[in-house]
Amino acid sequence: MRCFLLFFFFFLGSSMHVTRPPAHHCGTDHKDFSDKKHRDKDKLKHKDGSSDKPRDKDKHKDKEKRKDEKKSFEGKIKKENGFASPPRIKSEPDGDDFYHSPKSLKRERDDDDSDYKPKKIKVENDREDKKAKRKMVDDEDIKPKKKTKDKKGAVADGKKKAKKEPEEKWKWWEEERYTDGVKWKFLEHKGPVFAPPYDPLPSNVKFYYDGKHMKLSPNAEEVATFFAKMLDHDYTTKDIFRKNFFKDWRKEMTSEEKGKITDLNKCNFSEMSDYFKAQSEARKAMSKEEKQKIKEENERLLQEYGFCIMDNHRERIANFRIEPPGLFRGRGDHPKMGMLKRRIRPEDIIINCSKDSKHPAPPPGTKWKELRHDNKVTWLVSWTENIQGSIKYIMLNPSSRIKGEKDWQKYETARRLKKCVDRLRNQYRDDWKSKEMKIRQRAVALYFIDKLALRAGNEKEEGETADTVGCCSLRVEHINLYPEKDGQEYVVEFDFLGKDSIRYYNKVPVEKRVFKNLQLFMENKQPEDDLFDRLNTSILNKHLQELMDGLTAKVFRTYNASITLQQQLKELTTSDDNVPAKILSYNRANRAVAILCNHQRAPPKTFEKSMQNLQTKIDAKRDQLSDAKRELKSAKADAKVRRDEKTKKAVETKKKAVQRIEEQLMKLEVQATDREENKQIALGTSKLNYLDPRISVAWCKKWGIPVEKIYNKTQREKFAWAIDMADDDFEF
DNA sequence: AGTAGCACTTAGCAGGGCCCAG
DNA sequence: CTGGGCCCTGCTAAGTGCTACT
Repeated sequence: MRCFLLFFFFFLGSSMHVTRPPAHHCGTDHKDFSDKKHRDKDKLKHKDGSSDKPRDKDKHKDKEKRKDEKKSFEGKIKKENGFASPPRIKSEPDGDDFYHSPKSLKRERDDDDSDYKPKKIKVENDREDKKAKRKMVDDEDIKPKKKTKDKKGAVADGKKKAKKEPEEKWKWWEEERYTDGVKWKFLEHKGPVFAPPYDPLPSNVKFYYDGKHMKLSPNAEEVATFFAKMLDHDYTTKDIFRKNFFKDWRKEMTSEEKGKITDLNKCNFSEMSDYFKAQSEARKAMSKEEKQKIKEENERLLQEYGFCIMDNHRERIANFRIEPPGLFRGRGDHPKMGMLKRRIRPEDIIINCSKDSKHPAPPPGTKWKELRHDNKVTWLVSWTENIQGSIKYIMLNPSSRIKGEKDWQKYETARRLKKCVDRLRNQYRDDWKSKEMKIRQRAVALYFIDKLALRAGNEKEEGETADTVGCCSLRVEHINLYPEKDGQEYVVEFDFLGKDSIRYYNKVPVEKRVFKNLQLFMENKQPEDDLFDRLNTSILNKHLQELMDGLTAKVFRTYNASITLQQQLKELTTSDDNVPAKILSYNRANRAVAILCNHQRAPPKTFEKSMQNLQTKIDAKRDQLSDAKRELKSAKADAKVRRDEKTKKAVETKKKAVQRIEEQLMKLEVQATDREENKQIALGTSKLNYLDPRISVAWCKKWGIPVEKIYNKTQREKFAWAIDMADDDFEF
């Protein structure tokens, strides 16, 4: 199984396995998705055990028409984030966040909170509570919390004190956890920060329709500016985007405007666009002082709204700003691209906090949609977004206890899988032979999830999102079978769009039984039929749950990612390598995981250039080295002849110089290799989400590498628990 | 078993700040 | 001291998985 990963690894640098579709490749050669076939949602009933064959050739799905010519994958399209208006500083201290003016305490809270007493906030960690450091040994799962009572170290009038930076970080991982779904006992926060209100365009910035100037109503104008800001992007040329935008825009127009503006092609937004470009230039050109002022204002906002108090500790909130309105841009071929993402008002907001906390006040003259006190959830604020109707949340930062505990637990589950994975693998291999179709499909799907680290693949509502799949939702058209290819037997070729419409392309030799099963699953099916027609994630996860407590499909990804890192580190680290070389080894191990998990990125726009620059540097260094070597040689010769102290010393100096330059050269070369190999691979995602940080910490400790070389500040905050608890002998 | 809703994790990208070489 | 490029951070979309209900 694992040799497969090595196979992956050896391809690094030369030919990538997993290729990325052309990044921007829209418009012209892109077929549109207008004609749909009919798809019958009903799955045929199958009597368990009655037959091995799926008999659903008649199953037709109405789905988006796919390319008939080889798949032409629409790559990821650059996302536009730039809706946010420039940070503005108002002269009045309370100006910009009028929404949060502390006056108007129109709170709708219970009377009994009027005598609210600030909770004691723990500011620093007491030494005395250094109860037996809770080391995670193999199976030991995190113990539930009995009682949270924090009697020690609390500072009177914690409210004030809590604003100060704690001198010592709180080690929540040395405390007991809550049981049965309670997430916190006390929660207080200031609510969200709303997007700044729309700032109308100056009158000299004009909009033209059909060549004629037209003054737009504020609402229509605002939506027009969203479009104008995106004009440089390819997707404003896409039909679906334009169609969706225009439809939503018209909803914002006055009836008079609606009557006039009937064709988007006759709209001229260029003055608006130029205006925003100029604004952005002006922002860049601001003086130091102005920039400083903005920075300070942001800091003030952060201090006020960016933290909450949860169970006596001041914790950082991840996203305390409400998403500003703008045009929705999904990823890949999203049917809703271009739709208007509406502005969120206080009336849309649900606040979650403790009953006995000081409730956040809605902006003057407004009300929250709801104020609730649910300590079985972790979010502080939520609202329903208008594009998909899904709920958005404000939650805590990854450095918080509540996120950290969960993260830790995730890796403990993966470590438990490690202990029974052999059993499980034998089980699914057996199941390949089952007489029940459903079981065979389940077993083959599980094999893919395990071997290839595929995602589970939940069903998605058609037409609501881009057409992407995971393991359980693979369709016949996503794989090709080759009894023999490139000298290997039983090769399966995968080619599909996964999460975020990232293409997964891979050719994998599989076991004969798997191959035969796949042929069976594909018999009498149309390309657009489900490969695993008797399977979904719910069935799969139910099965996994029976095999191991807490086991779900995604645990395999975590497990395989982490175990791969550990193995690769073991294999690649050479003890007499210097620090940069060791770090290269780490990055390569990390990269093996990123490839396994198919974590891709668009090659940086400046890649070629910066690579060239680096090469120039390397060449220069090489010249410098040969010069230095020549000098050393002549110094040696000189010393041989003269045999005096002075020349001897000169030789030593030259030697040192050569050494230093060699080291520098090597460092540059390592850098070049690393960067080249990393061209279209993103290491961050696996590092942040799949790799047990204790593996990395242990590796750092073992080889004397400072953790700072592996984790930046944010990452160190997120992984504080691991940095604190992992010793050099940690085994995943 | 299927489905909808909810909560929470995982994902890539853009923009800006910061750092370092020249 | 300055300009270019790299890295970090914020942003928010897009997944997974659980639960309640039918």
